[in-house]
Amino acid sequence: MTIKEVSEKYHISMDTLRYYERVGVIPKVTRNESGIRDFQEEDLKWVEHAKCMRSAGLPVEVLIEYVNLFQRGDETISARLSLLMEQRECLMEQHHQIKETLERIDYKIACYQEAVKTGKLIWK
Amino acid sequence: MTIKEVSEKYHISMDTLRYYERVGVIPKVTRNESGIRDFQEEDLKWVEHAKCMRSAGLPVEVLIEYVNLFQRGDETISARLSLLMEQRECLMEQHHQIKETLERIDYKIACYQEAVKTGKLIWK
DNA sequence: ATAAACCATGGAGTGGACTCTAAGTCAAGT
DNA sequence: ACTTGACTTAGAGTCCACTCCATGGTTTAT
Repeated sequence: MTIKEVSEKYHISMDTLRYYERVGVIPKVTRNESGIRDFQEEDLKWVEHAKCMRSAGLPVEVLIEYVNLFQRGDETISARLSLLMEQRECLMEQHHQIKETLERIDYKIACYQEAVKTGKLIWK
Repeated sequence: MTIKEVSEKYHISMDTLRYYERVGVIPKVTRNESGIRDFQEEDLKWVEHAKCMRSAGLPVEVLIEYVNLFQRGDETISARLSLLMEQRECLMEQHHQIKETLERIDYKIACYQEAVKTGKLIWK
């Protein structure tokens, strides 16, 4: 699969894909004889991984660390585990924070909808 | 309340508080005769608002827009309503995305825990 | 009354995550 | 043979959200 096809499939720009490979967010991508990227199943799995993690806000640096550990093989399993558990904590906190903000926004929306209907704005 | 006290109360740096006022994430803060900020109840409400919204990831620009609308008074109520509804959509999407990522991470954690116990890593 | 601590401003600097540009390589079509 | 278009790299540029800095005013304690 060419970089263009991958870009279209995952809605990630070609520049970003190259950037991810360059800094190590994904491992080195398979190339053909002339040095052009030809993404294999395995490479796509990593793209998907990167996309998922980044869209939840995990820092690029953390993904790089994960890939590094992964490439060092089985001796890093417990390190990978603790990295994941750490990130899990952050995400749960973030998840909770968004929920709180949603509640706040929902309350405001209710007030404004009431105001639009009755012309009276109650509480800010 | 001085800027330092506000900073400590909300865990927002004094620089960030000044920045928020400067760009309009919060309205102009009450000052004493010599021009020094003296946060009132109302000002604190805005700080809290800014903190909550920012920690969920709403862009600074959106908060500025909201404050602008707010200061233009009741004629902007429906504009504020639609701004909030738009942001609500984004947050719900983000909330969902994080949930998905958490599930993915939880699965990996389970695999790695199994690997640590049994020495066998199943699936990636 | 003078030092120490706190506050102010405008503007420059930083870090993260891309995003763009220039210059070059390569394969396919006419 | 030559143009076209997709690919390559290294490196510069951009955007966002702070964060730091220099310089100077104000308040408080001794």
